[in-house]
Amino acid sequence: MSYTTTTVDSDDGMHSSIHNESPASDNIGNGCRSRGKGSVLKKGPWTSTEDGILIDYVKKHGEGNWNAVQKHTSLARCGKSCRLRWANHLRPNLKKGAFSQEEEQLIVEMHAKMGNKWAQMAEHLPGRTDNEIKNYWNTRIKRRQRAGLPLYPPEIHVEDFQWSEEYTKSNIIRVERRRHQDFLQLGNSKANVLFDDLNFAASLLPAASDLSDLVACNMLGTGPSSSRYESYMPPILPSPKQIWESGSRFPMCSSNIKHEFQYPEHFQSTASQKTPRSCSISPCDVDHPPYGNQQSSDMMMIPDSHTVMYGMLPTSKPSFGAVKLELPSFQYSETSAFDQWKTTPSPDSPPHSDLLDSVDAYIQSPPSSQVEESDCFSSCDTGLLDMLLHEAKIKTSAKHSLLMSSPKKSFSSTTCTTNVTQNVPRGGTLIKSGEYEDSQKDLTRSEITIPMQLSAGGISSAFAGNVVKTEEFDQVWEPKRIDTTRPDVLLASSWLDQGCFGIVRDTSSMSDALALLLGGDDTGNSYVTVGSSSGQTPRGVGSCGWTNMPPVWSL
DNA sequence: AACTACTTCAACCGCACGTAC
DNA sequence: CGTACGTGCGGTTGAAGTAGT
Repeated sequence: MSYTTTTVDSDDGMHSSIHNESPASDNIGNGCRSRGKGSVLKKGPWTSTEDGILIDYVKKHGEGNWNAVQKHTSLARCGKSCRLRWANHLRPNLKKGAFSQEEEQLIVEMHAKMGNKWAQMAEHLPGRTDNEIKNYWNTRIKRRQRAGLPLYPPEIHVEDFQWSEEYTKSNIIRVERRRHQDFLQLGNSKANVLFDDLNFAASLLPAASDLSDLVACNMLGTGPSSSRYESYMPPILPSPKQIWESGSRFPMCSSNIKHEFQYPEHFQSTASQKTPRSCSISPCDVDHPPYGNQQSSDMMMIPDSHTVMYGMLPTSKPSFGAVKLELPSFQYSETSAFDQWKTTPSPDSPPHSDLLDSVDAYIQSPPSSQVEESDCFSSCDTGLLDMLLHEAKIKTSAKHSLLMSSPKKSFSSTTCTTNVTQNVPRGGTLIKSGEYEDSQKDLTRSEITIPMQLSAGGISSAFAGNVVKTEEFDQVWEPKRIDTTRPDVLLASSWLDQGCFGIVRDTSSMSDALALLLGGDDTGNSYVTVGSSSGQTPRGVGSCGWTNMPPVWSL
C-alpha cells in the first residue's frame, strides 16, 4: 500500500501521520476512504482534539453512520477509524486497566467455548472491548506458552462445550473450499504444510489414506505458495475408537507422551468420557488405549503447529474437528506444542538444565552408541519423513507380523514408547522432556536426533526440531551401535548429512536409504549395510526446512 | 548511556455480511 | 438482481514502552 505521508505535530504533541490514500488503497467498499473533494484522511494515533470532535459528534448524532462524521465535522478520519476509536476508547463506561481475575477467568472460559469470537466475548464483559480481549488473549497465549503452561487451566474442559452442527458444517465447507483453492496454487515452500495436514488427515480418515501420497505427487513443482494450510486442520476427526482401530496407520507413532507428560488427574479424568467430537487426537495417541491408562484423549494433540497439549488448544474453534485453527500473527507455531513439552516438567523429568546439558552435549558430540535400533524411530509430527518411514515401516512390519490388532504384544517386543523432544529455535538449544531417570539408567535406548531450525511457517515447527528419541524397549535390546542397515536410520542420517545442519556430507546414504525404502526389502531383514553416516560428526544447528529435504518425492 | 530484544496495545487492513437503492 | 455503501469482525502491524545487557 502506498501512502503519501505527512507528519504533523498534533495538538497534544504527538506526531501523527496523514496519509493520502493512493487509488490502490482506496479500499472500495470498505467505507474507509476519502470522500469527495479529495480530502485527506488522517491515520495513526488519535489526538485529544480529534477525540473531542468525535465525542461531540456522537453526542449530537448518536453512534452509527460513522462515515458521516467526516462530512459533518472537521475530522479527517474515515468512518471505520471513528467507529473503532469510539468503540475502543471513547464510549462511556469503558473499563480501563488490567483485567480482573474474574474477567480473566471469564475470558478463558468463553474462549474455550467460542474460540476467537472477541466481539461475542466483549458482550459478556461490560466495559471491555473486543480489541482489548483479543490483545489480552494474544498476550496470554505468549505468556503461558513461554511459561510452559497450558492455555486453558485444567478446570476448563474445552471439549465439554458444544458446537452447533451448523457451525461445524459451515466451517467444513469453508475449509474445503479454501483447501481446494489453495491446492490449485500450492507451491513448494509451503507445500510441507499441506503434506502435514494431509498426512494427518489421511492418517485419520480411512478414505483419505492415500491422499497424502496423491497430493505429494501432484504438488511437486507447483507454483506459488500458500500459507493458508498452516491455519487449517482436517475438518473431520474420527472418534478415538476409530483412530485406535486405525492404529496401524501410525506404526511409528508409538509415543508414550502422555506417560511422560503427566497432567493433573482431574484433567485426565474427564478425558475418557469425552465424546468423539469433543477432542482432537493426535496420531500419537492412538497407541495408548491398550496400555491401560485411558489417556487416549486427555491430551489433545494436533500435529503441526497447532498442536494441542495438555488442554492447550488452538485459539479458535476448539471443537470437534478443529475446523479452522486460527492463529494470531505471532503464530504459535514458532514454539508450538513442543514448548509445552520442553517447559512442562513431568514428574519424572529432570530440571531443564540437566536436560539441556545432556542434550546439548549430544548435539555437540553425538555418540554413535546412542543411535540404536530404530524400530521405534518415531515422531508425531515428522510429516513428510513420517510418510517415508511409514512406507518402510509397512514393509517391515508386515514381514515381522507386527499386527496392530495386538498392539500391546507387538510393541512390547518390537517397538517402544517414544520421547519427543525438540531443539529450541533460537540458539539451537535442545530441551528434552521425558523420563530422565530412565534415560540415565537405560543407556541402551535409541535416539535419533534431527534438530532443525524453526521457521515461521507451521510445518516447520511441527516437523522441525523434533528430536525423536525412542526408548523403553521392554526387554529386547541391542548392543550400542548405529544400525545402518535400517532405512529409517539411513534416511535420517542422510538427511542430516544433506545440509540439515549446514553441512553437506556423504549423500550416498540417502540413496541407499531410498533404495531400501522404495526399492523394497520384502523381507525386512535384508537391508544392505551402508556405513556412510554414523552421525558422529559434530554438527552445528542450522536450518533444515522442507526445501532441504532430500529429493525423495521426485523419485 | 546506548543499544538490543521483547512486550504491549492502539490502530489498520481485508473480508464478510446486511441493507438500501 | 446487481451494485454501492455501511458496519462489524478478526487478523495483523508497528510504534511506544520496558527490560536486559
